[in-house]
Amino acid sequence: MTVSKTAEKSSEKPADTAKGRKDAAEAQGAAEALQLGELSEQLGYVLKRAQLKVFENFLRCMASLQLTPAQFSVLLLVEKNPGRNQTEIASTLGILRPNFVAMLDNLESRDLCARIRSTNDRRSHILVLTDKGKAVLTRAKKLVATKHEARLNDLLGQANREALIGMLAKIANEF
Amino acid sequence: MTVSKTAEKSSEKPADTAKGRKDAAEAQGAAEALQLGELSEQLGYVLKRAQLKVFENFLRCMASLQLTPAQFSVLLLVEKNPGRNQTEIASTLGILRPNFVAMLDNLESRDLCARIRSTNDRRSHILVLTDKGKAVLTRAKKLVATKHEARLNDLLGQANREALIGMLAKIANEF
DNA sequence: GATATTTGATATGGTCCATAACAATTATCA
DNA sequence: TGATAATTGTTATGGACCATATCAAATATC
Repeated sequence: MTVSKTAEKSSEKPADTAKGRKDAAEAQGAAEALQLGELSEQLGYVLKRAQLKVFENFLRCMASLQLTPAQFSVLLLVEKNPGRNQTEIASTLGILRPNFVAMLDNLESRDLCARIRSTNDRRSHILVLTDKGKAVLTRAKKLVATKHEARLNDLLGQANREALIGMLAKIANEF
Repeated sequence: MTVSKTAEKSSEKPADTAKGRKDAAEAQGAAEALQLGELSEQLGYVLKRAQLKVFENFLRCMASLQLTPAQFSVLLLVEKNPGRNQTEIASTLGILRPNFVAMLDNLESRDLCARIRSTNDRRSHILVLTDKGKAVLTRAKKLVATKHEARLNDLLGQANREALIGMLAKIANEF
């Protein structure tokens, strides 16, 4: 599979509707499009490419809020599950605890969420959203809904969009 | 989003069908399942999780051949487009040329493909599969088809599988 | 109360992705 | 033609993300 974020720069060739274009182009060394072949039917390949495109678009939509997909998911989960500690939030997102520390440091330094020492278990840090964090998350949700997810409807239609999400969830859970 | 490869280790709790289980569990500190909430409807989140699962499965299926998704895609593309150079193969896979070097070093050291100095343009390295590379790719294709892609049919059915691939391709190309 | 476990944290290494720079070669074009 | 620009493969390097081992503090277990 192997798909990086660097999109091929659409080589910007002048439109050319003449026939026999291929041979002429080949003769003068112009770029010949490669055959993807079976690659375009490979689940992993097309899945990875789609994922990169979606993340790319997500980052553009959230540029004003400076939220990555990872950070957005943390804020969403903390909002939905107040009073949980770092281990719980991190593990349900598939983030390893050591790697979650720097991520929280970032969010906390931006005053989006806060760590609170639990009184029950003084080892734990309870996570909560700050007022600013709640406000930012609200704005983020709106941006995602109107600029990001809406694009899927434009592209696939409502019914297909739901079917797609359902199939991906099924793969994520049962594959 | 943020989903790592580390699956939550299915904490292996004994089955417990009693009612009022939640409160009891909470009282004694047993793990409470978190609410994913809107996260499970987020395109990027479910896409990333599905992609990780699929890659994970791919690696298991190809364990005997020691081929990563990236390496498999390179072999496929070289087979389908003989006589192309590194830049062409790398760019259509979205791999940056500097990062492609080590990848080719690996495949070449395992005698799966070879670099040949082009006679037309002595800067270029033409890429070809070795006999061993062709044999390995043939076996790899069979493994992917029977062990990997077949799983999708079992999970979604033929029609849904095709619809899924089509939608993902559309996202990859037009999103 | 001795031992084991959990929590947040640090250190560290691996992989992948991205940019700059370089020598060799080829293309451009004045 | 010859000077300059562009291309190809490559190296070096830094960043982001992922994974493991380890630690001190706090708690659980027996």
